[in-house]
Amino acid sequence: MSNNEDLFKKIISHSKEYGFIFPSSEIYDGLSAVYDYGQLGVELKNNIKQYWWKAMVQMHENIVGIDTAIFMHPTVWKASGHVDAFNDPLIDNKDSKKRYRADVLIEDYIEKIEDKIRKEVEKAAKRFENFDETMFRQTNGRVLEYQAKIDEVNKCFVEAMTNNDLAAIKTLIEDLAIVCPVSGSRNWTDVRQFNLMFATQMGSTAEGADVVYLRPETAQGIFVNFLNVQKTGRMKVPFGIAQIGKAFRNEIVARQFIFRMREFEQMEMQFFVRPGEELKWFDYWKEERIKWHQSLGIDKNKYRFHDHEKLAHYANAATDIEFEFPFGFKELEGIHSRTDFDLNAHQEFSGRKIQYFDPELNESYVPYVVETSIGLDRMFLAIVSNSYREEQLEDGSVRTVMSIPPFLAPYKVAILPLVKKDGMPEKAYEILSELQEDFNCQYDEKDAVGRRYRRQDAIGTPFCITVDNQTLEDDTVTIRYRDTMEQDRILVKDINTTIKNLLKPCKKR
RNA sequence: GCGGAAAUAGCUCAGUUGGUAGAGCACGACCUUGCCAAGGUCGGGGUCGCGAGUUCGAGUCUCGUUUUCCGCUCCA
Repeated sequence: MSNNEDLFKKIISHSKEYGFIFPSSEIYDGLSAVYDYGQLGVELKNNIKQYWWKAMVQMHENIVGIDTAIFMHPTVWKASGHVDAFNDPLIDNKDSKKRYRADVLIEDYIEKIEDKIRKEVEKAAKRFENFDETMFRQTNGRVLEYQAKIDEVNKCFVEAMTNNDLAAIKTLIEDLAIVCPVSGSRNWTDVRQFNLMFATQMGSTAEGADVVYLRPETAQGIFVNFLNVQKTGRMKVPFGIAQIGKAFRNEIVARQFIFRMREFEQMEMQFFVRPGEELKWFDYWKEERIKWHQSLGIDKNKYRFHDHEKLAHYANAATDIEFEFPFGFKELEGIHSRTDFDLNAHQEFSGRKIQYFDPELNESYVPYVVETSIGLDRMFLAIVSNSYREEQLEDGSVRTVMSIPPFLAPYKVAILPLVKKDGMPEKAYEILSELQEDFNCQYDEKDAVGRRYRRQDAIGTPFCITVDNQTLEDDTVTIRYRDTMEQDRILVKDINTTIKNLLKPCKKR
């Protein structure tokens, strides 16, 4: 494990050293779990996006893409369930290290007192023949005492909850001497509000401002545009809508480099199908997505499916594609059969009919949805951590190389004059300006050529073109391959097609 | 959030019982060499994560804090 820890640290440090990833606002000590993509990182990231988009949108005539806003109407998040599910005040017991919903602790406490009242009532009912419960509740001293306590607690509780006064909730828990059911101790942390969603205000004046959220997932932008796209694009079920975009989650613990960030990017596709056919399509997309991953040429054993046994309330089938990161197998992509939950919810909350008229069945229905959702940053980390290698060479030296799949590499080719004289730089520049049309290129004439090769290895450039004396005589260059370090001599006029052929991804089928 | 570890130049690190910051690599210029990284000369770059405290004096000791990694916790 410490080996992997070591590897992970090296990857993080390599990412920074060569300009893939920087901590955000680093000169101000950084911002927790927020990162910037550097000059190489942005190239790799863009290439991943492009490769995904091509596979999902361009290669499927029944899938189209959109790009929706990060801000959405607040009701969207009520409909989706995000507002309710992530607004709880939480408290930890320091001894048992268990976390509880603070409001539930108090409700449980009230419940206990109510139990006591019930018991009193039961006892009394047995004792008296003509028992009048209402009368009893109003006159029995002990019951009145309990009821007063409940009323008092309730008053404080409701007031604290309405004012969102977390300190008051904590005080209440302390005053009531509520203990942790596990440890039995009263050693509590402060009450904290864990809301998954970042909230901000829209509108420039404080009074007139409305709370809006930064979207915690991109999927809702697709759902609310279902009719727009379906009608204007004349889409017929089954069809899909794809989107790449930022999402924001106020994670309690955000860690492991770019694996879990507070601001992250998703690549999602929602596939709308006939009710009853969703599980067939779920299997289809499971298959299709794993093929996409395997087309990157990464070791198959680094991937596995993890089927969900406990399903979210909206899903009737769900699986994760997990990848073996240096810190173990972790979720990389989710494939979920979301049923008609989302479209139904939006239909209900918006009061608009969100249905599809199926001409073949001659009926209207709310389509079912199969979702594929992959974390772009996680995909980036998967590729980087899988590519990073320290090779022991025959001469005993160590070579650091990033074996990024060539078609995703930030730079495709480096043009290197063997020496900085005899017209070689000029010839190299000539070739560079030719290749720049088609590929992201680097030019380097500093230091010994061997060292320049190694520099390109370290940033994952798959090909180096070297201009030497022979080039000036017969218009040939050497092409050097990153992964094997071997070289071929090819004609200058063939460079372009040679590289293009070498940049094709592994065949999907 | 709790516990552990760490933070000195872009990177990897050294820095003695407290005495005003160093190396290698990287970077820039020039010279030299020329097909798998470490030739020469010169040069730029650090308020030692930040803030207090102790001290005549703090990179070094104490406390706090921030960030990162690990374990737990959490995780639609």
